[in-house]
Amino acid sequence: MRILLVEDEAEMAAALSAALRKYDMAVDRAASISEAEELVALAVFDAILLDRQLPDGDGLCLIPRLRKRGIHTPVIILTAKGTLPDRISGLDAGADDYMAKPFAVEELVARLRAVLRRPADLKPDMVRLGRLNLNLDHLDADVEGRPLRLPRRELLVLATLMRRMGRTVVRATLEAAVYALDEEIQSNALDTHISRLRRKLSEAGAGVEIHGIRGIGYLMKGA
Amino acid sequence: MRILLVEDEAEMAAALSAALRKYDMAVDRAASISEAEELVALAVFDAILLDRQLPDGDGLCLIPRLRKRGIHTPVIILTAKGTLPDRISGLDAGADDYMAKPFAVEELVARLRAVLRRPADLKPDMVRLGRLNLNLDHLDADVEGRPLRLPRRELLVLATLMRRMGRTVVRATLEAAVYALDEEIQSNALDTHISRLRRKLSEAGAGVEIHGIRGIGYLMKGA
DNA sequence: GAACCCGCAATGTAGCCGCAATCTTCGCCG
DNA sequence: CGGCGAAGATTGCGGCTACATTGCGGGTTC
Repeated sequence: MRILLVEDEAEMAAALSAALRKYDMAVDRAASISEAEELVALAVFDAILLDRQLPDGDGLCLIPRLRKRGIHTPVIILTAKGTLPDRISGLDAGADDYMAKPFAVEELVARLRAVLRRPADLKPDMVRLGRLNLNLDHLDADVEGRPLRLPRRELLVLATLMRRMGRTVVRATLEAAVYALDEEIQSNALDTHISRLRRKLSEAGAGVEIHGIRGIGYLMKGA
Repeated sequence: MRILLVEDEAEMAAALSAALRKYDMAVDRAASISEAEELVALAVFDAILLDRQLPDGDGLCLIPRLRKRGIHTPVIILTAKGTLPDRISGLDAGADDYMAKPFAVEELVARLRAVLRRPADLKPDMVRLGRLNLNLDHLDADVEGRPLRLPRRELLVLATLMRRMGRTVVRATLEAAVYALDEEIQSNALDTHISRLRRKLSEAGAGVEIHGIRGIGYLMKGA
């Protein structure tokens, strides 16, 4: 889950960033509207958290500009004002949800999940392939009921592959799922994760295969 | 168990808050209807205690407004008037229960539990793992009948782990289960609780294990 | 006032994970 | 069909970080 946090206050941004990372989200930060526009051009985000008070104007202005560029990433407004007219103007501008500061992070996470679930409301939290079960929400995996212990990054890679099982996942998508922009990756770290995943899945008798597709990415399917 | 108390009288609110906390409930307070609406937007509560006499109107007005927003949190009305027409109007408005002041806190707690049990009446109150029994309702534990005395926070951690036994519980979920909105945590307090829990469970011969899963959270299972 | 929670900090430790070196596989082109 | 280059697979190593544990002290409760 990759999140863009648009917030000018450094302290607030840092705290929120850290909290969201605990929920295994990759968070990138923009301190202004213009910076946000640049970042949106650089990467695909799953959701945008948008403060209204920004140095170069009301955060709401960002929304129509994104929509004009054909970017329909869901937006959740964050603001100190929680009055009713404020809420309405936010939602009118095209935001998907609204949160007044101060708020509980878990509530924000719940709304994020709700917003992300919206387009395909039917998608289940549990997915199964071969003898492998994975709970995308709580991030735990088991093989026929026997829990499978996996480190964090491998689990994130696995979840991304499972979400699109049977279809190829481009390499960049996998990297994006695991790493935020500011975390640099200058080696074959992803290949390493894939390799270790393959070994563990095989040892656990999961009955799944991860195929490498040269020059493109990976594909996961039952054995 | 997270409770929202809507009550404008400070003294009453403080007393009730303190009393409920003794029953291991995390209580947040709102002094008016509008404040309550904000708080409900901020966090997910398990139940709402609602006074009728509030500075910005009759507390009953809050209920339909919540329901319209798709929030079905159970509501218990608290009021000085206990006449029959009053009760009827309260329940008509969508409240789940009704208490006339003055009341015994024990009775309020009992009604809270009843209301909370309602939606999923089948879920078991007792869970067992290894030689450890835990009553999720009254939050007390025993090992083969011999009562196991545990401090409050450790019990909350234990209960959260037991609810999802055999599956991983993410760290942030545990923190949310133990701490209310206004309580902050800026150290490894959770780790401390886990550590002390492990020791006590082991000394009591509970026959259970709490596995730490690096970067994710914890998992509890039989030894 | 004694007991006990409970948050904090210091310390030790395990294991994740990034890196790089090496080996293998695949595609391309003559 | 054979060789070459590039991408991928695998594995050991080491730094770093999250977690485990424990003592201490302030605060609260009985």
